[in-house]
Amino acid sequence: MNPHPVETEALLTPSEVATLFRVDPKTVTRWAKAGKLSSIRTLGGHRRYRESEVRDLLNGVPQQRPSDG
Amino acid sequence: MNPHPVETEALLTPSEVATLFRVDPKTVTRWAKAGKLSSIRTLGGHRRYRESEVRDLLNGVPQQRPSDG
DNA sequence: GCCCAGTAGGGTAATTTGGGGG
DNA sequence: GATGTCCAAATTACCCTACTGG
Repeated sequence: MNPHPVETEALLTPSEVATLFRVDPKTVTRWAKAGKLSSIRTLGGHRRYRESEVRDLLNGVPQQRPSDG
Repeated sequence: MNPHPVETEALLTPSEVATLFRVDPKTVTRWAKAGKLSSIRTLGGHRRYRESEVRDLLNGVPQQRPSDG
């Protein structure tokens, strides 16, 4: 069909991430502001999170910190 | 090179843009109406979006507004 | 012209944001 | 220090019907 399929990276909403971690959505927001979790912003300012990153976090995969290499 | 280069810009449908941002297609329509995202109209009134612009937006690239130069 | 998934447009719930206090 | 809750405002999601795209 489409000769140039759009690269799509799965994203999660704040409430979805919160449900996975069993915390309040506000807590997820704090993680994002603290740089513990990278986030993508909608044009309206709402945050979206990378599913792959969340999965890694849930699985205890150590994250790459800027000055911890 | 090409003597008559045709300005061909890759376009995305509302649902494709919505998938990339993990939002509802109607939300993308609101962004277009709010001027946050430039849109091209089909002759029937449906909107199409520039893939390059959407990519930049996803990457957090600040956009150049017409009267902001 | 028919089909039908996608889109437009309008209206109303639900979610998210940001700040502040516990 | 980290988290949960309350508040108001903003943004987004879901409902519908009619029309477009291929």
